[in-house]
Amino acid sequence: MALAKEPTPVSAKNGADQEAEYRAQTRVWLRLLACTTLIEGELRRRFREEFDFTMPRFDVLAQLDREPSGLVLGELPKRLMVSAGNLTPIVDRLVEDGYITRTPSNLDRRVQIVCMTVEGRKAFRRMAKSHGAWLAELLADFPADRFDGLIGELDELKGAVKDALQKP
Amino acid sequence: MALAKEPTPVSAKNGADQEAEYRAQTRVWLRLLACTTLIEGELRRRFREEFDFTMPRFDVLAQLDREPSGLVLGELPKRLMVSAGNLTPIVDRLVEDGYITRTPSNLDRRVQIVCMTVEGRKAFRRMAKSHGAWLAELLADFPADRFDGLIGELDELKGAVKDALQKP
DNA sequence: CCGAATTATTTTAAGCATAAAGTATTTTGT
DNA sequence: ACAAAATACTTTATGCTTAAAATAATTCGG
Repeated sequence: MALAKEPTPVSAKNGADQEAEYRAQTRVWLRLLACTTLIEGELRRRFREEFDFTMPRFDVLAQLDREPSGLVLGELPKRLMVSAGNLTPIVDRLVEDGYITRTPSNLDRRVQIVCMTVEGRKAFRRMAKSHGAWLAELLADFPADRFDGLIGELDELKGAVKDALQKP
Repeated sequence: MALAKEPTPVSAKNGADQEAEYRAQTRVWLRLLACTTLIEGELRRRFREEFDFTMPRFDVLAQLDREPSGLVLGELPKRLMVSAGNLTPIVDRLVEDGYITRTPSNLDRRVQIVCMTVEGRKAFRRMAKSHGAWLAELLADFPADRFDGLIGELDELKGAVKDALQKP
């Protein structure tokens, strides 16, 4: 098996190694998906039962909570990693329900500013508190001294995936 | 309603420690969600572009691929961690498109058996191959020697969450 | 054996998600 | 100045997702 001088990592691997790596990658993905699905499903269920609210709505409020003077509407799809069209009806309903306001900008009439209302802020804080407690409950059995390590791994994974998406 | 005697670990912690743990838990959750969203979005896009197919449909085929003699329909929602009602239209379309068959059981007329067709199996293998390659591409920048460690952490996390969900 | 509970599956209503096309509005190039 | 490109957002079509109610078949208890 003559090895190239400047082998790309993948092509340098023999069949068995690459097979093993494929399996490991698939396993990582399936575990990741399983953990997320499990936690997300439970959080969604509790949001619904306790507050008659949804996670996407909560996510919007969470973004606005950090912006006392509001946000340009177009920032939301970027930060939440969802499509713009998706957000329209969600924002519509949050406005209807009095959690946020949507006001057209005077400088550029295409742009709208969304901003949390006082009631919205109050409701958000109440829900955020429960959200934190639910998460603590769900993750209670995971050893606390390994959180930082896991966070580091996930950060690196996220960076690796983002890099891979950048390339083409 | 007297509960357990032993102090819960949480109540034993002082405020600052608990705050720190809350933050770490939230960070884990947000990273987990970000990684999954990133990968899932890209996989979905490619399934759509390359095969005009969706991940839920692929997931059904993946389950059936491992069952040469088919599966009781009711097994699918359990294995895929989705609701039964969700599966009905997905299975409907897979049958329509000739990937799988759905045949009522003779012993219990409530039950149906779903089974992949020859063409379904062929299509699945073609897509599964691409799926593996896409995953390899997306995860290529993550150091291969740390996959096993990450898999272990995620397995433990999944177990911890499952245990927490069992309790109530 | 027969009514009541259970089980398997489907239907319905509401909401989330995307891609692609559409509507304004502003900016840019000449 | 003005047509064309770009930007911000909405609309539409399609599909996934759940919870809850409905349907149908089986099992169970008396």
